[in-house]
Amino acid sequence: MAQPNADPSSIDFAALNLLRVVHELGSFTAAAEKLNINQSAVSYTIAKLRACFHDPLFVREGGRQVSTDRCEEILARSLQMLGMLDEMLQPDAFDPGSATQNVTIACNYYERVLLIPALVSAIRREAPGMTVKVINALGDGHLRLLNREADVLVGPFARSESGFHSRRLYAEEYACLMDAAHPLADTALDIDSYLGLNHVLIDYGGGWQSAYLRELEAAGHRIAPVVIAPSPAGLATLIVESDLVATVPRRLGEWNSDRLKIADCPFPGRFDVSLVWAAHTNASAMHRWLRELIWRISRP
Amino acid sequence: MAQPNADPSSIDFAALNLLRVVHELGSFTAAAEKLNINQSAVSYTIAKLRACFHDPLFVREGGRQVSTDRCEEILARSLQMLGMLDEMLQPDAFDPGSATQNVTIACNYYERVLLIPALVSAIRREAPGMTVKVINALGDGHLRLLNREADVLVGPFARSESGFHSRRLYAEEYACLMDAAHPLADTALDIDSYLGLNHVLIDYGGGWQSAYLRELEAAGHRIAPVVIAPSPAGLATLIVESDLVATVPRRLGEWNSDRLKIADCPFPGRFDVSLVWAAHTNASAMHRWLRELIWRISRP
DNA sequence: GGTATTCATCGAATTTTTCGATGGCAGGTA
DNA sequence: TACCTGCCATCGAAAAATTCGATGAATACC
Repeated sequence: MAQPNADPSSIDFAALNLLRVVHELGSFTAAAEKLNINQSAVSYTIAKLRACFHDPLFVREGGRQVSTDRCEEILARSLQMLGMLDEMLQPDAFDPGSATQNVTIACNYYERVLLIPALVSAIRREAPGMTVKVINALGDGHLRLLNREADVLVGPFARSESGFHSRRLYAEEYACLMDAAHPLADTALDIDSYLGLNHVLIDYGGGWQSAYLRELEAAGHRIAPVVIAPSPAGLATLIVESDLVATVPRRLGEWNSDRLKIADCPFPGRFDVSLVWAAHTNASAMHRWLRELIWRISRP
Repeated sequence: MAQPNADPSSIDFAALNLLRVVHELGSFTAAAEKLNINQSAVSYTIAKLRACFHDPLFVREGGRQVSTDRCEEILARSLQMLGMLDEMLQPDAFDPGSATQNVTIACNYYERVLLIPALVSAIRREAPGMTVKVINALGDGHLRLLNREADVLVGPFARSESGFHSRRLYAEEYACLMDAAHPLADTALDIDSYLGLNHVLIDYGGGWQSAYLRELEAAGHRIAPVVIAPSPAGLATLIVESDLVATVPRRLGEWNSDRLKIADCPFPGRFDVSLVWAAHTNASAMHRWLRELIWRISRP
């Protein structure tokens, strides 16, 4: 049977609770019954605590086990600790209605225009106390996640490394945006006529290359842009009443389509828009809620 | 090998410390080395914590184990708890110089006169911040100890019931106190001359009977007191220049012996003056100090 | 004085934890 | 690409800790 382990770090919460019950009942036997264990198990654990704290903790005085002063001190802290354990065990609850946290979303122009407005509105409706921050994902959105600068990343980012999870929101492709009066506005664009257009090229910089360009270059072609812009902002104004053509994600084109026309692109550069998050936020209730919300608002 | 125990109360402080070390080092293997245990033991304990908290706690992100938000919360409380454990383990230290506690001593007239002055002076010298309270022990000093009304009991109380400890301070006996001019002041008192004296009887009440009286009555005698007093206070004034004789503990007589004479009593009713304390104070540093102090000042 | 409780202790049984070895996975390197 | 290498999960066996039921000693209660 051997002596109980006198190493204090081997004390567990069951032992602290046992101390509490023995103190409450003033009896080892009664405590054993209450805890549904054998009386000798109570003796064993008390012996262990006695060895750890170098104090008898309980002494018999007229039929009752009475606690020493030291025991009272230890018990006071034990009660605190048992309370803290209960708090720790509390499942990670998240109540949108009362939450006041901040969420940070990393994304780029496309998502800011097409997803963020609906997302912000949904967050404000479901969680009025929360604040939203949007930061540029650029090409290194994954780093933002790792550095905890962002809670989620939305965009055309395939899940690559480990340490991340992702969920595909929807498929997207590139299409050609041009003035409704453009000569080729109502024809089907073949490769040659496409390549010969007066292109507006969106170059986000930072080494990012749009999928349709990769597809086009992989097929051995090249386009000579007439205008290069750093983002699609103001693109509609640029194209309207001109002979310029921009190749942009289809939904972005549709968003601009008041006086413009959208045509299929021979190099559609299909890609997935995904929601990406760091593994360390995977189990968090708030993050699960946020991801579900993003999924919902991204449904067509 | 079986699954780890998912009962939260089986979590011990070693597990919380392991959590701390893993968090600090970002690696199970490194934590195992630091803690001088096998890596699989670390995995085992982390698996247990994961099961208890229903959270992965650590996820691999780019070669490093990164903590989840939940893990951070749990860790924060764990650190607090580890701190509290350290406090609890602190041996029950007592520093007289800085102590500000109160000590309560239960005793009766005899000890208040013969021991308390020296004790109070010793306490004031060694522990200037402490306060002393003296309460009457009467006949039920043991109850005062059990009720925590007194820290120690000093007096002619044999250790009787369990739940108490005691230490014999010294032996005492009764002697006869009379005026130095009393006719029998210089003769040896035999039983008959003793019984025929004009006795002053101290009757403390409460059923307490002095040892010499028990001895005398056990021998089939009886005395007819001339004066009955409830305590020896003022006894000297009463006896001086009178033919009265009081039978009192010898040291009490000596304390009064300015103009009085002490004679051996044929019924010395020897008894021990003891220090008695409740078992629940046995291990307390303050109480040990107090008891040692009382022992010292009671040396002749 | 006898009887019933209560806690400590014993040996055996059980459970938990640790160990050493192995396998899968991801990262870094040739 | 393909191979190492380091890291964690898992396995079976071994060790350690805990629990059990029984018994003994001390004490409270008749």
